[in-house]
Formats: sequence, C-alpha cells, structure tokens
Amino acid sequence: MDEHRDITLAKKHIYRMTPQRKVILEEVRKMNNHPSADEIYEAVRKKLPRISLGTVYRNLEILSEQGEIQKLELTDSVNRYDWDTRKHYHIRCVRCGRVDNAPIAPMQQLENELYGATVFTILGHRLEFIGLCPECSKKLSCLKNNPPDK
Amino acid sequence: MDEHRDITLAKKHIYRMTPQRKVILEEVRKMNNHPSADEIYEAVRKKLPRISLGTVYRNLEILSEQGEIQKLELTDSVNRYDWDTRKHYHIRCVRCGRVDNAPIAPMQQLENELYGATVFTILGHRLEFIGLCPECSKKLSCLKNNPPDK
DNA sequence: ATGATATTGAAAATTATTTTATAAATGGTG
DNA sequence: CACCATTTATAAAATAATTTTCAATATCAT
Ligand SMILES: [Zn+2]
Ligand SMILES: [Zn+2]
Ligand SMILES: [Zn+2]
Ligand SMILES: [Zn+2]
Repeated sequence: MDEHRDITLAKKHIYRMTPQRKVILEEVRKMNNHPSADEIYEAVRKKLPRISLGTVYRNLEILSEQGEIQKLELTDSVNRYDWDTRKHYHIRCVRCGRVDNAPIAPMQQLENELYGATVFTILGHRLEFIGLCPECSKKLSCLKNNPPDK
Repeated sequence: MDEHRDITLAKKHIYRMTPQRKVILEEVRKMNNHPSADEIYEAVRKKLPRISLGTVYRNLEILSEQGEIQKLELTDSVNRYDWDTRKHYHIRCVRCGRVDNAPIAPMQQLENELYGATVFTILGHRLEFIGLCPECSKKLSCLKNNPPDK
C-alpha cells in the first residue's frame, strides 16, 4: 500500500538498539527458511515472552530499511524475511509455501533489455520461481494414484 | 493462501453463463490498464448497479480458472486482471501502482537453468519489473528540487 | 414445466499488516 | 547523577483486500 515512504523520504530517524530489536535480528540470522513475521514472532517469544507482534513487524521493517536483513515480497500473501541481504532469487512451493534460494545468478541485464522500450524509469526487477517442494511432490503423486472421491 | 484448489482438484463444476459473468468478462476485455477487482466492480456497476463486489471477485476467479482472462499476482497488495491471456511480463510503478506490459519476450529457458540444481519440481516463474511511470518520475524530480520541509 | 444444482447479493469472517495511544526506556547533556 | 527530548514497546483497534456463508433466486437439461 504505502510504497511511497522510501521515496518521498521523511526525516531521518536515529534508531536505538533495544533488547527486542537485538533478539529479533539474532533470531532472523539463525533461520534459514525465509521465515514470515509470525514465525519470527514465535521464535522471539521464547526469549522475550512479553513481546508483541506489532513490535516484531515494526522492527523487521526498520531492520530491512537499515540493510541488516532483507524483506522478501514474493507473490504470496505473507512477506518473508531473509538474513542474507545479497541479491538472489527464490523458488516457492505453490502448495505449502516453503521458500528456498534459487541457485541462479542475478541477471541485471534483464533491465537493460527493457531500457528505451518502455516509458517507465526502470528501478529493478523481481524474479521468482514457482514449484513443488519434494514433500508436496510426493503427496500429490500419491493423490493422483488414489483420487480423493472416486 | 488457498493455492491448493487447482492442484488437489475438486469435483468439476459446470459453469453457467450468467448476465453478471458476461458483463464482467466484457468489461475486462475493454480495459487495457490491468484493472483491480475494485476497478472492474466500478465499471460493471454502471451496467449492473445491483451487483455485489463478492460476485465480481467470484467471477474473476472463475473466468481466470477457465482461461478467459488472466489473474496477475504481482508483488503488490492488490491483484489485477488482464484480458490478454498470453504469457507476458509487466512493469509496475512503485509509486502509483500503474501496470504496463513489459516489451520483452517470455524466457522459458530460465527454468531450464534451474533444472537439476534444485530439489523442487519447477512449475513456472514470475518476472516483474519495478519502476516509475512518466507521471511519477516527473513528480519526484520536482520534489527533489523543492524538498517538502526545508 | 420440473428438479437438481449453480449463482447471486449482502453481510460477516478472515488474514496479514498497520496504526494508535499510553507508558516506559534510552542516550545525550549539564 | 538528574533532566529531557525522543524513540520505542505494548496492547488493542483499525485497515484493506479478499473469501466465505447462507438464504433466496436463476439456470438449464430433461
Ligand atoms: Zn511444499
Ligand atoms: Zn534467500
Ligand atoms: Zn506512477
Ligand atoms: Zn498484461
């Protein structure tokens, strides 16, 4: 919705390092599965049981603004977060939502191909692969052999 | 959320052609700007003032399931719909949300590059360019010359 | 026309996320 | 250390897009 913020840049904030923010960052750095805000909330709660979900959202936003983590906005209803801030692509399981890194190098040149061919000023691109994780592949091939209602 | 539906295929529906569905399809086919459900609702309301937003959503879903239109799930909070069902990429304005077609051919071979390198079964990919439409580019360069608060 | 089933409209529910309002914590300064 | 201007946390309410529910029609192949 409010994608304006980063562009019409408001006044600079001086961020403080709070225990909450510190724990959130530590937990995200431990998680290799591209967790959602809710999954991070659950992990952080084990360290700080009184933390609120709103705090987790706010800090994830700040941390990605600061470049400490990366916010992944995939074609999914939930956003995910990545400790790895380097540009890389992902593959998402269409059935369970699992997200893995896609072992393919970023292709900056894709944007060049568009240059001059569009009236837009190109700022970037987003590439996401869609697929089935091994577990879901298995479940579905079973289902195919034994259909739900004959 | 429920991306399961198309996969664990439920029982076949026999769809009827209702006046509502017909008008919705006609209106989408007239719109070249990748409209959202709400924008389609507003257009359809001029023909059928008593239609409900829920009906529009339901029919857009059915029509894309049937391949009559294409549902675009971009990295945005709102989904958009496209009368053009051919595979093609889009470029989205990060500021106002305008979506244009991206004049670049679909690259099926991207998926081949991943084949064997991931444990996922690859089903497809999604590529979206991010940028600024001419109007927003202009507004922002003005803003840069006259910052909001001195 | 009849009946089985699909569809509608209106409202309520859901989901992910953001905002709001207080109270509490932080960090620089005298 | 004490003061103060912020920033931040918490809990709850608000938002926004979409989906679900359900009783009342509408549709279409007999
Ligand atoms: Zn899966
Ligand atoms: Zn990653
Ligand atoms: Zn724009
Ligand atoms: Zn298009």
